[in-house]
Amino acid sequence: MRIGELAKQTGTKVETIRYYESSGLLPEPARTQANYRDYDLSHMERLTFIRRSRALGFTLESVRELLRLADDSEDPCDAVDEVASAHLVAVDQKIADLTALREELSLMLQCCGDGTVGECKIVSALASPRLPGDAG
Amino acid sequence: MRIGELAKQTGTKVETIRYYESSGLLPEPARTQANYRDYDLSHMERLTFIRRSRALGFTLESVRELLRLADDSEDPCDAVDEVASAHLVAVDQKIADLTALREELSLMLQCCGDGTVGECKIVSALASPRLPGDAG
DNA sequence: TATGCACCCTGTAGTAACTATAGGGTCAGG
DNA sequence: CCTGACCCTATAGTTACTACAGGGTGCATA
Repeated sequence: MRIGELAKQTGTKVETIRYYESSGLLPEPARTQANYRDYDLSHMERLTFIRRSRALGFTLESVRELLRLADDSEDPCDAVDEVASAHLVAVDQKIADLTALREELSLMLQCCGDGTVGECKIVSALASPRLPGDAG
Repeated sequence: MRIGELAKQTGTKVETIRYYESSGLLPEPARTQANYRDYDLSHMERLTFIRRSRALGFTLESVRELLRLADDSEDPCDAVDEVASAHLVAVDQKIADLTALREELSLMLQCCGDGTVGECKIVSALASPRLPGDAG
């Protein structure tokens, strides 16, 4: 299978596939006589794993580790569980941060009347280190 | 005020302040005889505005626009409101995306027993393009 | 006077995870 | 023979900083 075909099958850009190869995430495939990359099923499975992990927010560094762990199929899967659990914690933290930020933003927007920039509460809220009335 | 002092006052790194200047967000300050940057109150206010906006998740490009809009204090503040509202929508979207991702991740983790990597449901979930039992 | 130290300067390169471009080669159809 | 779709490598761009390298300034101290 050529790179364009693999790209279509997995919903990945051609350049991204080459990038994964250069980063050591995807093994170098065989080459045709024309020096085209020639992929097989194992490449497709590995790329699917990578894309799925990325879609779930794992960094490439974590994907690299997950792949390494997944390669030893007789090892206990504690380590896999640990990587994924740590990621869940990080995602929860990010959601919490964004939610707090969202509240501040929303409060700020509610204060905007239909006046001029000079009177605008958004502008003055941004100009002060903390939102007026904000604890902490 | 020298750059180190401004950095301390606003909780910004010295390099970041210079970066904002080179990006055109912060006007070039006067220089002392020793060629040190010499800041006044207006710089501190502008930097505070930038940092507050960044903390609320605005991109530097948006900050640039907000600053431009805020500079004409007699204009109506509709445009400011629009930039901030658009950002709120984007933040809401990001929270929704992360929350969906969090659910998938959590489901996946619940399936992990204490077996080997070969049997691990996390590994097989990552290897399939969609989570088994996932709609869509 | 020398020297050490904290501070400042410019300019450049590194980070994450791609994406885009330049400049070229391969191959099937018309 | 030519066009167009595909492939190749190598390099630079993106965001918002951060971290050097290599050097200058200015004050206090030995």
